[in-house]
Amino acid sequence: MATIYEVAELAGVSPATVSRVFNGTRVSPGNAERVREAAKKLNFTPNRTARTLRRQHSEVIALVIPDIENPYFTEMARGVEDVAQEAGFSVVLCNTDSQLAKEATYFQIALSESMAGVIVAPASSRSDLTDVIARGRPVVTVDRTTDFDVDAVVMSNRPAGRAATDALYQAGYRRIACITGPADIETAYERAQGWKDVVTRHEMFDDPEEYLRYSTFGVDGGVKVMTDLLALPEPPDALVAANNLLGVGALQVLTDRELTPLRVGVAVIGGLPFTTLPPSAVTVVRLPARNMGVTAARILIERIKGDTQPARTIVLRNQLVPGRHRAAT
Amino acid sequence: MATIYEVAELAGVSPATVSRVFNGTRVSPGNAERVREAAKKLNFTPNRTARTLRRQHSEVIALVIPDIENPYFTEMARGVEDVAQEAGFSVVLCNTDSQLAKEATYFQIALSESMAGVIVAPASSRSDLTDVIARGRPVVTVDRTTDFDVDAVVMSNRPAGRAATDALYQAGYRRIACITGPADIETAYERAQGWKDVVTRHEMFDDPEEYLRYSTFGVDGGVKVMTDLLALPEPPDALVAANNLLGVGALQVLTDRELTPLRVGVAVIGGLPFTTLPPSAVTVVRLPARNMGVTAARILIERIKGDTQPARTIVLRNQLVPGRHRAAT
DNA sequence: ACTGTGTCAGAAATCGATTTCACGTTCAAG
DNA sequence: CTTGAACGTGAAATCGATTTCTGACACAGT
Repeated sequence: MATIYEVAELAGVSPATVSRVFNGTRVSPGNAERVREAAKKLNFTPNRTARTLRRQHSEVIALVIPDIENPYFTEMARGVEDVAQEAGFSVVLCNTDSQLAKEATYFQIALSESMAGVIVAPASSRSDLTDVIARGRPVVTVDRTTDFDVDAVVMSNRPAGRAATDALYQAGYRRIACITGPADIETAYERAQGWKDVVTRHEMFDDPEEYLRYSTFGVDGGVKVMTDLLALPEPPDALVAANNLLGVGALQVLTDRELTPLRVGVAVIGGLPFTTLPPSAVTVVRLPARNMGVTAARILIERIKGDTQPARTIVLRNQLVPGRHRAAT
Repeated sequence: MATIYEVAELAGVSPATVSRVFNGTRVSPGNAERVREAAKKLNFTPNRTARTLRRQHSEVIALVIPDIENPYFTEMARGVEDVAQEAGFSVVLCNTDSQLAKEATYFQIALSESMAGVIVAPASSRSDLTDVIARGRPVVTVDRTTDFDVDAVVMSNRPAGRAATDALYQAGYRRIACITGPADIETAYERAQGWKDVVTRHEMFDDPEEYLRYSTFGVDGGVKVMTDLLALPEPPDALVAANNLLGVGALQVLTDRELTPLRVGVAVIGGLPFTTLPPSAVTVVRLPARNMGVTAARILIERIKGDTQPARTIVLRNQLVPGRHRAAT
């Protein structure tokens, strides 16, 4: 790849002028034209590494997520990407596997590569943004908040939990269980709280805790916990799954035992990815994942451009898509 | 972030020595110790941008894929990531949306960021690797081959098409249609050829072409084409879907009309992501996506380290998981 | 004691851009 | 005709590491 010096030589100007042509500063039309010609002839593209070193920040945004195989996060990634692309940034996807150590490593990489900013769905409430913030890099968290003073874009988790549970109650179910993720993950906890709000309001159980199960946010978790629930002396007649993968896992078990969608009502928070079920079979509280990415990216880019207003937390509205189930009673 | 100069100052040595400590060259134990101490005290991490500029290559691998929302590719990405991480590389995921222009842009970025190498699932047969190869960057293509002289890791596509079709034939189906992707995508074409091998061997149709449909490799495509097929005067009694998303789309239509899995047999090449169907409902030709990523990453890293043997194309074996369907006859 | 062989470490060049500074022109206002 | 503001340009410093070159020093062999 040609360097700025070779272009300068061919165009008969100084490297500084070449740089100015590519950065919008005023250059006489004649020179500008000659530089552009020379650049084209040499197939010149500015070396981003050198530019980054000098400028102290690149045109790359780090997007750090816990699980690249979860369609919820990839949908969000698409939102981030579209906005970033539009603004001239590229996006680097980093997968943490929900491990704090991996997450920390990616933060270090983002810093030492002088990336322009970071969007992160924190692996846990103990995620450490200290260094990134100290270095003055803009950060936006998505899906979950932290104790740090940064912008955040999150879902309305507790209302989502309530909406899902309410819908099942309206459909006539009276023993509604809940499967959620690890208790130290905000979304898991809040959605479960929403469920609890409704079941206690209706005094559904003597001991609600028995019908609330914490697990991992994965298909395996859904399978295991659904199996447990069905083994209870009084199994539930309906279920709220706190995320998409738990929903898939639970439905796999129910389908396997031919209990769904008729016998056991299911509501999923976040939608069923690539489902082949008819939309009427399951109640879905749709979470606007793409929009979350779009919003986060817009905020981040504003910050990169110098916006210094106080950090905000934006809560996105969810949307109820009720199934057409009806309890057997 | 502290620089190498500050560390040098604090440790009472030259920057060169600090660099040597972090790069394995021999340094007297005393100095090494003092440098390490100073580095820790200043919370020093080497600036990768500067290192990359000097070394002319970074420790980042670009992984360029057509669709980040397709679980087939994210599964592969996990394979790449695990191997890369192990070897000290980080992975940058780039989404091309199957657009040659976006793909070309990402190649340019990879070059101008001096990335160590590129793994790409080419957007089409017209993908242009010229620049990347000219710059001497190692490239491995996955899923699809190209006319360029680079390593490739692909699935056994035509055999997969045959296996899927054969399984349906064995189950008693006699009018087996095929939905595949765009004709200029190798995997789409080859899998369809596999289907054609079998249906012509059994002289299944007067005009096989009528039961072979090209579409996009997405859920939408599957829905549309399946609908068309069912509207034929003589609709098929079974279907081969050439990839996971087409399979999902087709099954959505079939489920909606209550035609599956009993009335119309379905075989999917690549597996149904997050399915809630019982495994017996559908025949699956499992493609080892993760293994493809692992293999590609291993080869790429060997190349980065200097391996210069002639380019190879590695074909991965697939695995048939037959459903327990049986034609009505 | 002298030479030769290593080992260790610092000075300085280097990677390829951006940006500051200073200088020369041009042109309009007074 | 002078003053000065605005503009265009090149030289050189800069970003933060790596690496080459060179010199200092120690030690072993003769």
